Amino acid sequence: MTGKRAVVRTETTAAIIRHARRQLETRGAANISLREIARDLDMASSAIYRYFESRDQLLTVLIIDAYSRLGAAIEDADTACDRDDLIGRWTAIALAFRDWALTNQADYGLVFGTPVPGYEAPEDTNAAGMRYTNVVVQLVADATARGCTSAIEPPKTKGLVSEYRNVKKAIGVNAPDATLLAGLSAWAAVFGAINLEIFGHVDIVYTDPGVHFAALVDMLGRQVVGLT
Amino acid sequence: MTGKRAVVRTETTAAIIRHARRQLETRGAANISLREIARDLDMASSAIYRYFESRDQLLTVLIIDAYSRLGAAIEDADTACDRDDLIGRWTAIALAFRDWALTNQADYGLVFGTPVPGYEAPEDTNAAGMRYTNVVVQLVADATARGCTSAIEPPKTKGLVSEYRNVKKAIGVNAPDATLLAGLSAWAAVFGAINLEIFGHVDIVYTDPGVHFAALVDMLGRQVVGLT
DNA sequence: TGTACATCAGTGAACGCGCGTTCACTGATGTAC
DNA sequence: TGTACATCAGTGAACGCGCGTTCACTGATGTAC
Repeated sequence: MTGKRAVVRTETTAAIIRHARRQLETRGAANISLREIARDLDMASSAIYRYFESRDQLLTVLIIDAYSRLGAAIEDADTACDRDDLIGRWTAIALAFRDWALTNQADYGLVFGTPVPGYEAPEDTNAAGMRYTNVVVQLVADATARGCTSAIEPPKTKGLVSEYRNVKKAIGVNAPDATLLAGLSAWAAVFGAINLEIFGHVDIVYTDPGVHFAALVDMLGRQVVGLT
Repeated sequence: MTGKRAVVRTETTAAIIRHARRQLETRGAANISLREIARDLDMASSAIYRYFESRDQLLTVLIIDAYSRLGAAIEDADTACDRDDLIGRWTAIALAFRDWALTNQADYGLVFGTPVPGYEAPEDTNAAGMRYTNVVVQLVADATARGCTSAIEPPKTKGLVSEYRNVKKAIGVNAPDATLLAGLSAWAAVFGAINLEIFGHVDIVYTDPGVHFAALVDMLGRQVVGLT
């Protein structure tokens, strides 16, 4: 067991994934070419099928891989902070998200961009996507437990109370509606800002998008979510 | 002039675009097929070249088309409101954006999703993209002129003052930094929330995403940007 | 330690398909006199 | 109003390319006795 054959197998599998990820940038997720990967690896195109049963399955592995690297990055950023330093954790998480997105643009596009037409993501990908989400959810839970309160007041939108009851059940956190709305807004803003930056919609506006982003994150954490 | 030939020409051009847009959904922007369009239109594939000089140029037209339909939708929403009803205008704009995105998912993906690899967007597309942006920018300008002030306070992030000076120059609006940061956050949150919804990242969380979205927009407008 | 057999990575040819783009051409529509 | 010519939409064949996937096969690595 873990003999020579197994070692080579993991190496080759990794090499295929590496080349596939490279192709994300040049060809796009919808056009990853098994034949080109095989060519780059100096093997027959049919040999790929000893490692992945189809192109779609390779895509699935790429997605799960991307999610779990993102998850690890966000977890690491969070774990490096003092548990009680809520604003520090929030900032670290948001900055780590942006960093990851900027240094892994192709992966970011794969998981957060336009869905690949014709590709049906299997269950496993959703599970992998929960990992980074859970870090944020946990932060909201900790903030609530430590008595942080948001200054914002949820509007009396029709059906909001029952909607948020469901949300709390879905994410498994029992926070006040104000905190929930504030947290969801803050996260949407962080995500939106990163998305706009990565996909090139703000090139003309910012000189250094990072400066604005840092201010945005700080403001959201302190003044919207009410972290300390 | 505007003879029979010209009429037929515009009709055929429109038909090509219509079929191309349909293909956005099924094939994705990167894989729009001129041959399939020609087949659907019962013409030789080479005939397409009497209307568009290349596949990329067709893509460009699609992008500009999408931007200008989005721009029109947002302008209409804004124009239907009393000029002094700032919160009403903000709400109308944000809801119109979401509506447009939901009913034109393929177009939304085309302009706001993963960039098409290998496609270099020409200048014209940027200009078309300014149309909806300008509506929001104008709202911020009006809010400033009418004395609306944001309750938030920009953090003392290094370089923020000079960065925002550039931003104000770029968008042509002279608003206080607080308003600018609040407005940019609010817009990022709206955009982020729509993006997450359209690309299917929140299916498990919300029962009715529209209820949360309405609350989000109202809260952002009143309590973050400080509109009245 | 050596032998017999099973496993499995990798091959190369083939199937059947699709694509964007060019080119010389036909024939109908439009224009100028 | 009619004729001669120019314009231009549309054709069909061709070029040169790429793709995912299957299949019968070889030969090296691993395993059981």
